[in-house]
Amino acid sequence: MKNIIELLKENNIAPSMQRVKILEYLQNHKTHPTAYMIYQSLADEMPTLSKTTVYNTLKTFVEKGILVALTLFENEVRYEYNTEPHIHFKCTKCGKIYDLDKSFDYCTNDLIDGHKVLEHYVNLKGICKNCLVKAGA
Amino acid sequence: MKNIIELLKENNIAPSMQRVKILEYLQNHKTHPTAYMIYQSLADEMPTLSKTTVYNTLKTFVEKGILVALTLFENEVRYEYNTEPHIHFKCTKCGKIYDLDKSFDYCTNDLIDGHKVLEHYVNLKGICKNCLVKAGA
DNA sequence: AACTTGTTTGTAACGATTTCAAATTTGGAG
DNA sequence: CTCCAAATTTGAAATCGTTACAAACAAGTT
Ligand SMILES: [Mn+2]
Ligand SMILES: [Mn+2]
Ligand SMILES: [Zn+2]
Ligand SMILES: [Zn+2]
Repeated sequence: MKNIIELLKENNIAPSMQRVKILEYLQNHKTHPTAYMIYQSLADEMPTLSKTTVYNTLKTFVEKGILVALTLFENEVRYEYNTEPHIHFKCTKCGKIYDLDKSFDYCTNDLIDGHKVLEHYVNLKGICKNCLVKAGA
Repeated sequence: MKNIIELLKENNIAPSMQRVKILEYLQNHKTHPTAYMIYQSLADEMPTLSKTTVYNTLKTFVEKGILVALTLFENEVRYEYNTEPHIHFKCTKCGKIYDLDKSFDYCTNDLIDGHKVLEHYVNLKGICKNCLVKAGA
């Protein structure tokens, strides 16, 4: 768990209270939250927090590469702390989004049909192991 | 190119003018258009066409499995005629979306980490071959 | 013709996001 | 420390894609 204030300074972002809290939230909640989810979670301890600040801050973090923005399945952007490339699996029962290892081999091939592939987004859907157990019972 | 009126009747959808035109458009334009793009393209020859009709019609077609709805990279739903499963590549220069063959082998594996995988969405991003040529010149 | 049903339409509402300008906070220079 | 310019935050309004809704329309049945 990297020191948040240091991380912000390294990226030439002033470590304001709201920026620290937002990044801290992403570090502690690996749930791919939307901007609004983050806003709601922080609203209690920061009653004057503005939704705009959350959006602005997330945008800044993504521009600096601290976070990544994902368009997974629905029409809303989700954010996560920028880690190793990985793929996503969404359970259609419980809605939970899981991180999976990126271990498929066409991925190493960066030229397909003559197009230069720079980014891969692999999104899977199905029933997660927890829901499988419940259904089997 | 399947007869559109027959196709609609097979699916118990009355082949109204607007439904035929919308499906015809999707059959002739393999560009993964949004609802609004379809609306705009048809607005000339059907001046009274309503955006709502386009949305309703697309929804019906997706429900019947005639079309598939895709959330590719941005926050807008794109539609395409339902064909073989394939993956998508978006050029970040020209914005064009290409269809690519689905030929990666983890795809055959329907159980990952204990989760049952039912649907795969693979979206690639990069520079398409046309734009590569232009840039190289 | 009067009813029934399905279809289309336009407007209003919606949720996620952006724009904008005003208010606040901050970090230096003096 | 005080003052000020720059950065940051805020809330309201605007925008964008989409959906809800109810009225208007079309077509078929009695
Ligand atoms: Mn993830
Ligand atoms: Mn396609
Ligand atoms: Zn589940
Ligand atoms: Zn291109």
